Amino acid sequence: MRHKKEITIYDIAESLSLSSATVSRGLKDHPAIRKETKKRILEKAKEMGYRHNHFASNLRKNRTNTIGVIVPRLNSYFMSSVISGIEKVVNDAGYNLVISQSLESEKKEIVSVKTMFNTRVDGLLVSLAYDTVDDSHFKVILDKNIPLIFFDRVFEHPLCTSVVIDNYAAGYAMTQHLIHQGCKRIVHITADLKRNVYAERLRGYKQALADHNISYDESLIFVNNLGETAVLEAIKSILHMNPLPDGIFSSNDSSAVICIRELKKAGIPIPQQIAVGGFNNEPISTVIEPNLTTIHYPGHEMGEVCASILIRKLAKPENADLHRVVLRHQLIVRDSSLKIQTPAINYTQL
Amino acid sequence: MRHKKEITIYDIAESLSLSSATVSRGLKDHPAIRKETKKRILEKAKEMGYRHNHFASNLRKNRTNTIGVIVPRLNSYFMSSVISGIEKVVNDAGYNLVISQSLESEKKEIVSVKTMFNTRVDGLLVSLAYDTVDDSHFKVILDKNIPLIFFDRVFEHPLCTSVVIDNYAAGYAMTQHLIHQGCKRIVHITADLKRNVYAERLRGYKQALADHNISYDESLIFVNNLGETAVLEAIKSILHMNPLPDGIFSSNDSSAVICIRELKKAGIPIPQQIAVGGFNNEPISTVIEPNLTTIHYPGHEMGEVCASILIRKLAKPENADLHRVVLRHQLIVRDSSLKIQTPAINYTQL
DNA sequence: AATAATTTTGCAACCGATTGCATTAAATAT
DNA sequence: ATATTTAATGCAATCGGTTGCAAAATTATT
Repeated sequence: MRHKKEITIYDIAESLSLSSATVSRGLKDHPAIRKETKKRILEKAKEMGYRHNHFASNLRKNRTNTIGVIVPRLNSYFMSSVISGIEKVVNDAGYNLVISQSLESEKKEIVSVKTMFNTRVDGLLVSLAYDTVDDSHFKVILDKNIPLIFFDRVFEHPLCTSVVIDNYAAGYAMTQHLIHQGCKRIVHITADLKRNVYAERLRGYKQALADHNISYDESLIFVNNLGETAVLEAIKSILHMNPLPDGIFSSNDSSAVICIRELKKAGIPIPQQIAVGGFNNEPISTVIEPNLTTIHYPGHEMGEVCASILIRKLAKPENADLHRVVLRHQLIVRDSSLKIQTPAINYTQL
Repeated sequence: MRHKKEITIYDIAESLSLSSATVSRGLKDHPAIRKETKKRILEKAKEMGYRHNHFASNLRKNRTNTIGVIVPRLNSYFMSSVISGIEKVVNDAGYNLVISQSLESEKKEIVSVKTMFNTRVDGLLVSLAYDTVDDSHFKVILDKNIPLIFFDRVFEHPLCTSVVIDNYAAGYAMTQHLIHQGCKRIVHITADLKRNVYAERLRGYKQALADHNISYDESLIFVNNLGETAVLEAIKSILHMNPLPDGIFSSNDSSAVICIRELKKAGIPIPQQIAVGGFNNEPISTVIEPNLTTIHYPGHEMGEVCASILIRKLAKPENADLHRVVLRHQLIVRDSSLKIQTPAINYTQL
């Protein structure tokens, strides 16, 4: 036998000579139950080892108390932080969390959405895969009026809230910073421009160049998946450039770190010859030498905000429906880009 | 209205003039249903937009098809890998995953277990928090005969399978390696010895010393939470030692990396004066300079193995009940510990 | 004391899929 | 053609909590 017999409200009802309805109400503090009766019910429930059956309850209420999250990958510091933020809020509100990875593939994302749909999640939080082309697979979700919130990598959809940072401004800030450091030929390594985060950063990059009278050179833009292999290839091309670029703005920290490593390997001093900037402020950025200039990305907050908005909406569907929430980012200047001012004590320089 | 009307097997049954029982069976490929009928059911289901109601099904079957995972934290590469491995297996087997973080606190772990219990997970995978003292909070799980598998940080419990690496051997290997490099005063930084992983590594460390006629010096052992603050403190003490140690074996990579950073900051050449070894083979270990010698930890596999064992057990409770599975680890020697042989091309040396 | 108002509690019909057993239809044997 | 197997399908109870409405119990009002 797998399980011992479960205690149900009927058992409690019987042993107190009450009806199951009363027990059901007593258990969840319904106002129509006498205080004294409630207490008896609660005590008996504990005594008998009763535990609530979500399935019966969900079946009846037609709600699952479950929130779905679909992310490209779990294995980045950023994503872990987001999840951790979501988990906190969601747990406190008594919801369960179901997490699924799209592994950067639209195909798997479609399957995940379908699974979440069949799981009947009450709400869905999504950060898009690289190659997701359209939003048709979310139609089933929206058709059923299930709240859908995008974060970080978002679709602009009239019915969905999106939680982002201002990637345009961040891209601008990083580029401007590099320009201020004297860079004139800035390589930008980034990922699929279908994704807002990359497209926006590129737009910021372009605008910063324009504002400083530097002409945009498409051959300085590398679009790939930011994985190790791809970045190594990009670096190979870069090393063949003549003249070499004097700055690199890479769209995440791990790729920027690979750049630094490879450039150093090739004997190029960082930042003196090439200044490097990353994105996300992952822990790795303070390990690489020189420490990496980057954009701080508030992952934990992003998770908390997403989850809070969703839960507010679930609690009261008529709650103000935010269309777009923009969190604050921050340029963090470290040695990898400091061509001009050298910090007083700088042990990281070679 | 939150949801449009859901299609049920009754709707399908009615529109095909069949009984709900037949539809139910047809939908899941029951052998007693004629092929032709099955096809009609499947087609009609698709046409009407039917989706399976897990809650009704779970309620009836008294199973949740959900597996719970409780881990100390999500935000390490190792844990992400484990989760990713679990997710893969579990999804393929048609189970859902519910993840919860204990945040290294027994208190929160107890709550998580209770939640999982009430969620009625079919099985539970757990890696223990630092400060968990006893296993009494798992009693409810075991009493209900719910399979419980520990991984990485485990309890030895007669009713539970544990999936681990041989931490004793790994600790021994690392220590021996350092000794072979000429180290005689090896600091060991580790975490709560209530946890097998740390206790075992320490045991390996001690044995390696003994086998090489080096006496064990308790003042070289630092036990803390391996967080940044704690490691900085440890390093401060270490720098005051006289004589300095000539090796450090730290129980994870991120703490080892902090050590290297701080020691370099203090002007101590790594590995020449102090050789350093870490644990886990996180990506960060190839970013720090010099690259970190470490123990490879098969996170993804560990996740897959845990999940497979659990699912096998759920499928057939009488399936051989493994008590303990030990995965292969591997010492990965990199520059941070190489006092003797210097690799031919070594761009990472200062 | 009788009636009205209010507070508590119970009745019973859900929610939707599952499954043991009975029944009917089809296939095979006599 | 009739009896016997076998294959398909249906009946109806069940899982456990929820909730609108009715009924009973209690308290307040006249």
